[in-house]
Amino acid sequence: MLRISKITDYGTLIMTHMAWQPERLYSAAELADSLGLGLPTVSKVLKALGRHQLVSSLRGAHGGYKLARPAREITVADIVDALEEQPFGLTECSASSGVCGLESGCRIRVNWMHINTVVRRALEDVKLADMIEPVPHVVLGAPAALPTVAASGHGDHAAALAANVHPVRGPDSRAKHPIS
Amino acid sequence: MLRISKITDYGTLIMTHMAWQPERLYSAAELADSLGLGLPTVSKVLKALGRHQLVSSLRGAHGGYKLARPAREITVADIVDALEEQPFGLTECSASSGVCGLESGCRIRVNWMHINTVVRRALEDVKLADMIEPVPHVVLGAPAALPTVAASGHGDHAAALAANVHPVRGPDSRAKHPIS
DNA sequence: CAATACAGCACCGATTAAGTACTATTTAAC
DNA sequence: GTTAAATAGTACTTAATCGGTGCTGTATTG
Repeated sequence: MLRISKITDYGTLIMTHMAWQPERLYSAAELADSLGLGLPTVSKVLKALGRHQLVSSLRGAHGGYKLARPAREITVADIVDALEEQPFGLTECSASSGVCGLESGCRIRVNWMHINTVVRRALEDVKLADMIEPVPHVVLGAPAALPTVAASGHGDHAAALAANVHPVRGPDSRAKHPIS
Repeated sequence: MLRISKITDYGTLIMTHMAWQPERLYSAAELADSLGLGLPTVSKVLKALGRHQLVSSLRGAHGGYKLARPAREITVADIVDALEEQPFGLTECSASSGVCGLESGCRIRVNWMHINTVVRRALEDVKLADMIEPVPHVVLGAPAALPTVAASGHGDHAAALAANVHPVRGPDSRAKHPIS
């Protein structure tokens, strides 16, 4: 369903937060606190980001994390790559049987790869710096409103803020971020 | 992980198959047989497609399904919409706490919506007809090769074909079609 | 040497998707 | 008119994956 995982969402959140003061050292605990996320979760994300050289870490007392590169040179695609273990690969036509060999020579795959490429490009076009200073609409393909794209979510943020200070771990904690 | 669900994958398969002879009536059993999928699964997909007016159905003996519209007028986005119950909506910044109100006014969301829009466009640009007659590269944004996009899958199709005639329901039947 | 903070690993719980089964309804053929 | 074929709908079961947590180890500072 083309959804984005929570972890990746957290990743963009954390990275964006750090991009405000790129030279500062943020400890995992501090980030967890400012963002209202669980410390273990934040740790996990930061570790993954560190393994992919998106953040650099300093161990020991007064250690912490900071961006490894300027925010201009980090793309959303980088974050996705770091946080999703499954490699960026397109759908096989279908796992099951031999349509490919039978009739179409699997042009379906070719088309899925094109779609995939476009998605990838979209992810690469948005830099972390754009997350702070909003992107001019021109950067991305579609400028104005698209028909069936829902305004989506965010209506309950105020409520969430009022209700609890720490991670919402209730029955409502499922991912509500589908892309499709 | 921005992956596409199996059901949607099946949907494109089935629709593409039917697009070869748009006027013919295909029974669910026949489609299941030719595509090597389980009959219940194919049924499920076709019913969903029917509910969204992508295929029209004829009940009773000698009934079956056919495309409800010309292949030119059916997009991949249509299929995705029909087969994914979760509405096309973008990620909230993060489900947990109040970053939005705190510092960024949630520009992150704006950017995710842009990305979402681009993805949506990519899906709308590919018509079912393109799946048979391959799309000219120009139609989609990125013409040539993109760096980190893996060639992905399809290597085991021959093996799958040789090994079994019916749905691969083994331990290997998990989705291998991540987009990311 | 003690306290702080990252690194890596392994585990557990819960949500969700995938597939299946059963029953009802409709239409064609005999 | 009855039977057979085929779709329509619903509910259920199972399995895989994600999200989250805890523990142990290592490095650095004071």
